[in-house]
Amino acid sequence: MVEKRTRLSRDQVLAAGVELADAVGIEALTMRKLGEALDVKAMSLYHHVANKEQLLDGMTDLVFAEIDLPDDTDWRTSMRVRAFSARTAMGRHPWALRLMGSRTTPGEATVRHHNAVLGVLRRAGFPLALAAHAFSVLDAYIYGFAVQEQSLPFDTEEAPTELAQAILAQFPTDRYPYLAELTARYVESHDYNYAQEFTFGLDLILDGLERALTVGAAAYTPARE
Amino acid sequence: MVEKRTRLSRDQVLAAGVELADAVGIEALTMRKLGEALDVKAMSLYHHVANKEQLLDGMTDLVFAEIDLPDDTDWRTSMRVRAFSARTAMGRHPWALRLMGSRTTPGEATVRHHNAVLGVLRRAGFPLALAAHAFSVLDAYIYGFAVQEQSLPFDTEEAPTELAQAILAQFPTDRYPYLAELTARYVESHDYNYAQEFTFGLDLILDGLERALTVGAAAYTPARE
DNA sequence: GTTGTAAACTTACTTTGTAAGAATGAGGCT
DNA sequence: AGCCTCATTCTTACAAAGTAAGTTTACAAC
Repeated sequence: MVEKRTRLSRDQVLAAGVELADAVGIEALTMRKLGEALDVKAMSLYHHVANKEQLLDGMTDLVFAEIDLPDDTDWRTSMRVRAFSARTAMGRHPWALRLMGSRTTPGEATVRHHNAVLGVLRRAGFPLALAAHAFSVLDAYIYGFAVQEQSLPFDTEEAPTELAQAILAQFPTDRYPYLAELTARYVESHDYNYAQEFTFGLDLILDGLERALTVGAAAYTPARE
Repeated sequence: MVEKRTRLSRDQVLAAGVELADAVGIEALTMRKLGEALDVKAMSLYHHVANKEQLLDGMTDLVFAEIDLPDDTDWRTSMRVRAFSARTAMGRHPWALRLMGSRTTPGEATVRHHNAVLGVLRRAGFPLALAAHAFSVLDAYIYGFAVQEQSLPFDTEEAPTELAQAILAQFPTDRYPYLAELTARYVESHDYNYAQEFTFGLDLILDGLERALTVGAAAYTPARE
């Protein structure tokens, strides 16, 4: 009659954490609720994670693991693919974004990912300093864009730009003419979409990097390299 | 003998919140501690802010107010100045960064700032769509960079790169050769610094925007404009 | 069986946000 | 002056959450 109780593993706990956070949001993810989801009391979780912090670290790393590692087609498309992949993963797990901002100890997937990105760049001929720069711009942009995308009320299926207007309406609209213009036009012509916005910035950055690589490779290469 | 009790105002509460968060970190900012700092019981704060959420919203907006508004010198230096100013403000209030990621209702300073940025771009001749794109890339980059800068252990006065190595050392170093190379070289040549990293990406983006503005202005301008 | 040990449970404490209502006190009205 | 009013502050209290400490359970090797 009693169901066979399968023992929990750390991986199961982390996976359930991701699932629960996806479902109810990260702020509603409590140890007790996670326990319930796993059919276990809250305190049992502490045999698999040291504390909630570590649980969140692990969950963050799981999300990182979802991002495609760049392969060795040319560096440009490789970076492009991983950028889109990262954006998709963030879209799947909105909470992960905010966690990444607060977490300081990267997990294994995170490290692996960073290493792979650097590898692609280095093998494509980026001098070390330029590779570091490229990594920095790209990551900052991808991350920053994803955060914006989620903070802003655009692009949601429900109430696409109405919310934006509601927010703006709180303030004397005529004092912020440029913002008003922007939102007005977007209400009017609904062809604005975030995917294309993302692409613009990404390609702009990739263009810049390409130029830096071909034109200025010498400049970025220290004498000894 | 009894000191004259000056009445609290919402502004005082927000300002004290910022100060306290700067001092002890955002996670240690509790209503009770904030009350103490203002020589008042926790519940008294609720006459000036509806709840803690709103307090954090207000604090975030205060930080935004610290960022210089762009003026109408040429758009490029204008954007550059505000980018550095934003980075500085974030540096002063590290917690604000993470808050911005979670807060969805922008305050007045935030709206004013966004409007001013758009204004500079529009007056400099950016077609609306391009202005929107420019705004998006720049903000994503500035924000994303600031987050990275604070998550990563580089650039801190104490233990500049040692922490980075400690983290990396958790994993089999030879499995992540490119990361190892990066950190190793930075230990060796200590001339790496984040300010210059920030500048690289920023100028790269500004270059790209300039090109888009001059070369491709026609392309971004819809027929009716 | 006996026993050792990892996993799960029970209980309980602390910290935090905040609801509800009582006390206080400053400014205006008569 | 005396009183009213109402914003501000305080008191008390509760519920939710993280987690410490110690106990129980159950499987596995002898």
